[in-house]
Amino acid sequence: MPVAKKFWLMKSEPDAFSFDDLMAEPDATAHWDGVRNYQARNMMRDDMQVGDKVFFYHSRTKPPHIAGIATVVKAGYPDHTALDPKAPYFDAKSDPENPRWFMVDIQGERALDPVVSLDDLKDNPALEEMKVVQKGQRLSVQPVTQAEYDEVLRMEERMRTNS
DNA sequence: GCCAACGTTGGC
DNA sequence: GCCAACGTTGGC
Repeated sequence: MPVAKKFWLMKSEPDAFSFDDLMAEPDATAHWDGVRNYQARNMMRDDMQVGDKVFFYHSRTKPPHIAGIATVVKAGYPDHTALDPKAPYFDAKSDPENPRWFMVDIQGERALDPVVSLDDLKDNPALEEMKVVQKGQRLSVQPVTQAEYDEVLRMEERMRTNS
């Protein structure tokens, strides 16, 4: 029996890698390398599965917002950039025989229209439990519930039809 | 650019 | 194994 689809939010600084970058070529995929946090690592290694849906979130921008939707196309596998001394996220403690860091591959699905800003999320009482609106929540990979996922898409729909 | 919040490191 | 120091994240 297939594992139930799950939902995630992944943060990127658009100056480094934006949703537009992901969508620049049709059907292009990206590997989500460079995550060096154990909680995020564990989710990518253990919990994310092909077919899971991902909110692509732009952080450190004005305003921060969910830019689009992506799909996981490859489940967790070792992040080779941790093993490359010339790579910016090289980690001397990661070992090819026992890799410390993992990544997943995602493919862009569609941009949100309009994007849903962090303020929009905070203004919605239905989303007060959502991780990304919690103060001090820095995890770059976060689980999202199906209810939260559906609610964000309803917000997008409302904002589009009201404009 | 500031700085609060948080995760990691390493001396003890 | 505690915890101060340090580095990073990310909203503001």
